[in-house]
Amino acid sequence: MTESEFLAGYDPAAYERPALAVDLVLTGIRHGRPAALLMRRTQHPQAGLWALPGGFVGIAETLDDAAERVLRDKAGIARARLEQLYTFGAVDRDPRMRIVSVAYLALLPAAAFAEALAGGGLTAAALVVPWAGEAGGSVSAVSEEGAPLALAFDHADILALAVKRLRGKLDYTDVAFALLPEQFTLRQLQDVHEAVLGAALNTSAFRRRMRDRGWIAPTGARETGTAFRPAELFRFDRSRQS
Amino acid sequence: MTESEFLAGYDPAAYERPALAVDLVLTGIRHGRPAALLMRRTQHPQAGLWALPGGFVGIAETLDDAAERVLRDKAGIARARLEQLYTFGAVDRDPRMRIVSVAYLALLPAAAFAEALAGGGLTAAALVVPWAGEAGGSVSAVSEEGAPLALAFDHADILALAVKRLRGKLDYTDVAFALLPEQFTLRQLQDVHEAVLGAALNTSAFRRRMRDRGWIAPTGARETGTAFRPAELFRFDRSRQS
DNA sequence: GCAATAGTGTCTGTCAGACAATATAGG
DNA sequence: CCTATATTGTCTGACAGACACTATTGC
Repeated sequence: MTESEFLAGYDPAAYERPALAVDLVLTGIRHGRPAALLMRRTQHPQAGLWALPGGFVGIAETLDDAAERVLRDKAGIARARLEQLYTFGAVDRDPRMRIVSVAYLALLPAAAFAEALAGGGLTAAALVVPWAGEAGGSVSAVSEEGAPLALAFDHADILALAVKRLRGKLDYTDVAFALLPEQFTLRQLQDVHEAVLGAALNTSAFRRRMRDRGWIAPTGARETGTAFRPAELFRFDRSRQS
Repeated sequence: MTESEFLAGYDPAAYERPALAVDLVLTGIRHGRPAALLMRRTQHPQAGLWALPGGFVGIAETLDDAAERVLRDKAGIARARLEQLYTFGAVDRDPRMRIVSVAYLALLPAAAFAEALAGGGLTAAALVVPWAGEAGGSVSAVSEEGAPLALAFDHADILALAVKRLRGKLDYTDVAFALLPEQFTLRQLQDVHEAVLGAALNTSAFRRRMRDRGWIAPTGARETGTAFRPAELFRFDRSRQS
């Protein structure tokens, strides 16, 4: 039997399969805190609760493509840095049926975050992270007016992991730059780091570290419209990233 | 319509679904190098090539449970530290049909690795990692006799990611201890680190760092049967892990 | 005592935190 | 000049690499 003969006789429907979905944690920094965009569920199950934008994976669609499609169709965002986070496979995580979900982290600069929010359909949720000494622990979502948002399914776990991953990768990858506009000041970069870490950083040490690392290049331009000394504008220098 | 009425009318079979599998990277240290256990494929597709042990995820089985089942049934290992690695979802990664695979990293102490190998059915593959300056890059598998082993599907990518993850987590998590027996000497611990990193480490600095971290506790016992000064035996102190 | 490896002490360079000092915009 | 923030300089402590030195076992 050749390989193609074997394949012709193969029955792909022999066993019952879990459904496969992607869920997106659309992350940005709002008011000095990490935030995510959530949808209010209007349909059963768990109508009224808040959920991550998600969708099923098509039979001829890669996971990354499915995540991009959800980004486009449900959040109206054309492009963003997407990164696979973890795959959640508890048997009863969705009451409809067995759904295994591949969670993605999407990193949005403030402008893209605000634009998606203005498009309607999505609500900004500040992520409240109890400082459980680095461990990550649980995360709760709070509306911009301060009201707690009850999360659907296991989406609280997904958010908790997203924050943990963001923290872990902040210092040795370029994630912070994906949360900033093309040009930014060192103060803005430090603000992003501080928001994600939930802690203040030493300014001179931070500046020194960032400049020595060689990932940022001065643009020569400066901020405008400040009532004080304007800061120098930098851009992320992708060419020197490891 | 109540939630239970909604669920009763829900059709779970509306769309065609990808199949879902788990693949295990059974990792250990052999002859001072990172190694993995592979199976030779006897059936189409890709008969004759070398593959990671894997299996489909049951409809009422969590991903972790599926990984444990494969560990037990295909490798004959009762327990090991298992950790989800990444989910691979290229559309054409398997010629039989659309299969999305959740890759797991299993960490085996030398004795468990050797025992699984002695059980037959599995072959030890040394993982040859071109030192592409930290980036990870591609990994090739070589038999213990030095013959290259051609890998099936996208399993070379999975192995490459496994090595990269192992390197990344080596210094700030307890992965190294999962590759060692219950009691070990500091030299053995350093050997594991050096094998994974593929580089020599400074002995006194390594010892100092490991002891200062507080993750290891002296057992009071010492090695026996050496022709030279016997080293002190330590054990991993889980209670002081962050 | 010899060989071989375990284990320690100490010098040095690198780097982060602390904090004082200087620079520069608008008013 | 004043205020507010940007930006730099410098002291100091923590820590890793280098390497010489001491300890302990079997033979």
